Amino acid sequence: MLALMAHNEALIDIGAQTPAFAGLPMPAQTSSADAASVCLYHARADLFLEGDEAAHVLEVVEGVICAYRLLPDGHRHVVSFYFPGDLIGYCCVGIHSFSAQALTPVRVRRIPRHSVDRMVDLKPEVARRLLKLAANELNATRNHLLCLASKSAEAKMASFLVALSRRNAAAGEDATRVHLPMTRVDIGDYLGLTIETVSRTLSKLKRAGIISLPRTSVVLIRQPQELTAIAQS
Amino acid sequence: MLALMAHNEALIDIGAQTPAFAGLPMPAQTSSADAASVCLYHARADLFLEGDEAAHVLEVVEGVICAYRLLPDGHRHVVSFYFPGDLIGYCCVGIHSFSAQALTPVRVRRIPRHSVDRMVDLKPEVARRLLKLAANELNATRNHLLCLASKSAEAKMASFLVALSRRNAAAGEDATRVHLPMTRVDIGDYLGLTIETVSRTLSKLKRAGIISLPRTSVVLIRQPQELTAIAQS
DNA sequence: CGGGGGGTTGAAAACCGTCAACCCAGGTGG
DNA sequence: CCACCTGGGTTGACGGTTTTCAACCCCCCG
Repeated sequence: MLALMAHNEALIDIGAQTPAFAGLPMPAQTSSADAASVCLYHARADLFLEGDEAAHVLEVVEGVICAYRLLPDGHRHVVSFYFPGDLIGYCCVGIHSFSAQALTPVRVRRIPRHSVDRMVDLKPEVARRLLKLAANELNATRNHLLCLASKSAEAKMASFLVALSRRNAAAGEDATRVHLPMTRVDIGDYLGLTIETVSRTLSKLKRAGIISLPRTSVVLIRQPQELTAIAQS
Repeated sequence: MLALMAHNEALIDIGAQTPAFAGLPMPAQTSSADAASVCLYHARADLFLEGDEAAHVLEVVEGVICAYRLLPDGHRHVVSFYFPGDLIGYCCVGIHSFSAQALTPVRVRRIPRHSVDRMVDLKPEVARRLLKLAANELNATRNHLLCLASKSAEAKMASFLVALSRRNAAAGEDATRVHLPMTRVDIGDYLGLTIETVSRTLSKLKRAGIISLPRTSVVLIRQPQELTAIAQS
């Protein structure tokens, strides 16, 4: 997912991160506190809540995670979805700025924050890589913003499906078969729409022959070009 | 603008950055290419365009800057406004991901990017500070996103005014008197509204006695508590 | 068999965008 | 000095899109 690609398209990026620590030397693990441990969570379990101390950076090994915030008026906003290979919480100041919930059974690697901090101190290349990751996430968030700011419900939904499709392609999977591990509520809270509008829009795309819905959690993209055209407002 | 403050309020942050390099040792300036120079721009001048090589990091010394992106369909989206003390372009990969335009006469300090990179390599504390800045900007962007995702036009407008008011307060200025250096178009493109809606919403707040508009570019906040209440949707 | 969560569909209303007219201030030129 | 022009801003009427409220479906599970 090159910067050039995302550049003038105004499309969402989902799970566009490059592996963060792959190929980088880990610090000598002298104390047991430095060891990264793998944890399991079942579907709908909370990994952490907004306001919790961010003592660990999480790397998604398997499953899908939903990051969200609750607003004072009771509304919920989904910040992003994290897929295998994505890094969570590496750029935050002390405490988590959102809650995280497993959408499927999930395995995550928990890397102690102080261990990351030490790597930043010792290895400038780690610092640069994290800065680049932050820049990428900032860009992805801006694209998301852009998408919500001035697109119709249909364009938002199409953007979302295209983003998932591209993530599939980048992961070497089938780009035409998109799995939706999240509910309509999650999608709505991510796109700033109600569940009714999400449902209606999917039905509309289906009636138009652009997608088909063999199950509620599976989307088959029948006309990719049409879909990307709609996504661009 | 503490993280705790912005935490559960769902309000926009504008110009919330802490001074980036203040108090930090600059690298020995051996070559003239390392020297940071101060540049002047007149109102409505472009500082750089989306896609330009990001050879410099800019620090706003005086004036207000508008960062925006143009979409393929002709729409314009304002990413953010930068005020004195803010840093521009420190987290981007090679090229600028948005255009920047002066809204008022502007003075900026241009810091060569390689100079920043070198500081990152030499001083881990600079790296950490930049990471923290990136985290702050990411947070601000997420708050902006949140604001656009699920708020009414009135709530968006109120949020915007509250953000500017708070920036004033943080800068030691009058929190009840907000100056709008940007046009209605700029505000609309920032909030995802049309100029008509921006204008109508301001008029509505004025009729309700919550603000007054001595000039088109000046807003007096008469009922701050009402305004923040509206801002929270 | 009954219950419940998630999803779909319909009708009415609210909100915002579009189109259009108009106002106002500042700058220019006759 | 005034007339004109232009860019930015305001206001009104109308229409489209999305939300809201409601009923209903479907499938899984107890």
